Amino acid sequence: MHVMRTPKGEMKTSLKKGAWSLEEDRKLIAYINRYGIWNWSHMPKYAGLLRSGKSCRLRWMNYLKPGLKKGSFSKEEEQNILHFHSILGNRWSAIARKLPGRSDNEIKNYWHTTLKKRVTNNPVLKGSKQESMNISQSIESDNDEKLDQEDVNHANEINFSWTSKDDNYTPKDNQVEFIADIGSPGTVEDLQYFWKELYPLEELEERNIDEDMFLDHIFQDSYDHTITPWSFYNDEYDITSTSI
DNA sequence: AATACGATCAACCGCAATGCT
DNA sequence: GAGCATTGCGGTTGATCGTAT
Repeated sequence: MHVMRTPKGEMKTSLKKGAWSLEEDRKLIAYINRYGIWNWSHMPKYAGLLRSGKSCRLRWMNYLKPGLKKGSFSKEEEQNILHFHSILGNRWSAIARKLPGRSDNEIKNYWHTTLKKRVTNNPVLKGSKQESMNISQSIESDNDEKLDQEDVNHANEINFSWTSKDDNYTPKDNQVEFIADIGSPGTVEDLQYFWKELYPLEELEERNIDEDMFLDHIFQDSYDHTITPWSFYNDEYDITSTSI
């Protein structure tokens, strides 16, 4: 479990690490769907996740974000990665911006597992890479400016382009629709509604109480501002006591 | 059938950049 | 400008799975 004792015997939560469960994905998607991305560091507790903001961000960016492609890279994508890598080097995020629907992590993995060997074993590709590296310096600053603008466009796209009908959307259990980036933690009333919608009372009662989130409630007093579905049903949560 | 090995990929970690007070 | 919080990035790790022995 993610409950520990300090040397003084006080109860303390530790953040969860490792693979994300379907339940956690569902919470993250539902929360961002409703409130948008307003602050990665603070958002996990409002979303009922025992994760670091970093972990949430990574999960969202690399796996849950609307519009992400999954599955094998096409020939064209491969060519693009090789091409842009020859110009940009290991600047994975910059390369990712050139390949819509692919995350930097995915491209980086694909490079290390597949493409790197191909380039190393192919003198022609190797040579063209060297040549490209030489000219890359001169165009780099220009590229950066363009990429910055693309960042803005990309962000705008994400917020408004996706619906649950997207073929590439992976998690099957999340029948939520991405509306827009609202960008706020929500009011107490909002959050109460959010939780009650996400976990209808009947469903909540049927659930196994052992689940991480719900167990936390047992130690509620030991935690600082831990939020659970229960706290909303019992009107325990006071948002004014939490600093953002 | 058991296990050793390599490939894959999700996730972590540390650090740098940026923003805010 | 200092100090702190937050975000973003790239290198790396480790769990898992398929294949070979």
